Amino acid sequence: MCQSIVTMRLTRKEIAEMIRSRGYRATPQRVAIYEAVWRAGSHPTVAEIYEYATKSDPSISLATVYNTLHLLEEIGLVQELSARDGSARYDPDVHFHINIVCRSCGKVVDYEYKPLDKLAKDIQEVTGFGITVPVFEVKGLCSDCRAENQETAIASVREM
Amino acid sequence: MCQSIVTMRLTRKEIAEMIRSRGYRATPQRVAIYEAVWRAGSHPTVAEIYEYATKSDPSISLATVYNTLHLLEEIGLVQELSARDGSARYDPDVHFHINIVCRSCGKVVDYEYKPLDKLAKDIQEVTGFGITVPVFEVKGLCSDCRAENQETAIASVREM
DNA sequence: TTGTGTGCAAAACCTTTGCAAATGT
DNA sequence: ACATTTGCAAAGGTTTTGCACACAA
Repeated sequence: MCQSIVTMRLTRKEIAEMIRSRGYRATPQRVAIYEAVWRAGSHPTVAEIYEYATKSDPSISLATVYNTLHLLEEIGLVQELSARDGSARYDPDVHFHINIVCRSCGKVVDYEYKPLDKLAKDIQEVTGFGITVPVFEVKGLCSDCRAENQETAIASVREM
Repeated sequence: MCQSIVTMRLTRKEIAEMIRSRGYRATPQRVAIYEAVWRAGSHPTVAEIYEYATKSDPSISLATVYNTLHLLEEIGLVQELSARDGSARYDPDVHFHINIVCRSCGKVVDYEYKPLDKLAKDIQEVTGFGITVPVFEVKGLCSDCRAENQETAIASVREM
């Protein structure tokens, strides 16, 4: 089976080429930050990306991390997730999928849902919105946090 | 056809009762802020809610708006949207639907999608996430902003 | 060589917090 | 009456900005 280029990890050379082809300069910082989005854990926060990127080059500044993440989003290499708590999270997986975000601990898991292609097409027809961003998001409570909330609820009842 | 209680606008009395039934005090500020979420435009920002609420009671503070919005979300009367730009937006429509967010101008439109109920159930089975929050979100570009971007793109080409 | 990109520090912005005074029940 | 809630102002955290220097093309 064949994956689209945007769903697989790119080499440094490919990353650099992709950046140049859009008219931007392929600096080592930009390549390092793109790699950090892949490697700094699953759906890493800006802080995590910054921490990881500075491991390979301690001189990289936080401002450059922000600049570069915006650039990478602009050229379609990463996607900013929308959860509002704390620092932004980025997803280097830019094929159509659903991100399920725990509204208690912030954990994000991916969910495959085939009809997303057709849904995006229908949305465009009905609303005129072009779904340029292939990531859908839903908030919920992960099983860990649900267990915890259950305990808290019981504790509250006991207090009364 | 019958709407569920959470999809229709509640009276002041019903709002107050809902708040009290959850063990909280039904202050005039809370009622005014809930009304402001309905009336301050579609999917209003905190700033818009604050502005609208202070029209009916100029003494309401921004801190109270934040406190109250969190409370209203907690008891299921409103839903915080996730777009990260600027101040948070709130949706008083808490039945299952998709919010389509323009990533250029921030406009939000609602989209009905029947399979969301089953999708939420499937997600829970597969991932263990309880989808407590009935709002799904997708980012895209609204038709206005697409037209504008088109112009910008053409302008850029012309500049070269 | 030249204009783009970087790093630094300060500013801007949104949200939360602490506390005394006010108020709903 | 009394715990909860409010308003104010200050603090906190994240992101953006301005500018001199560095560097990719």
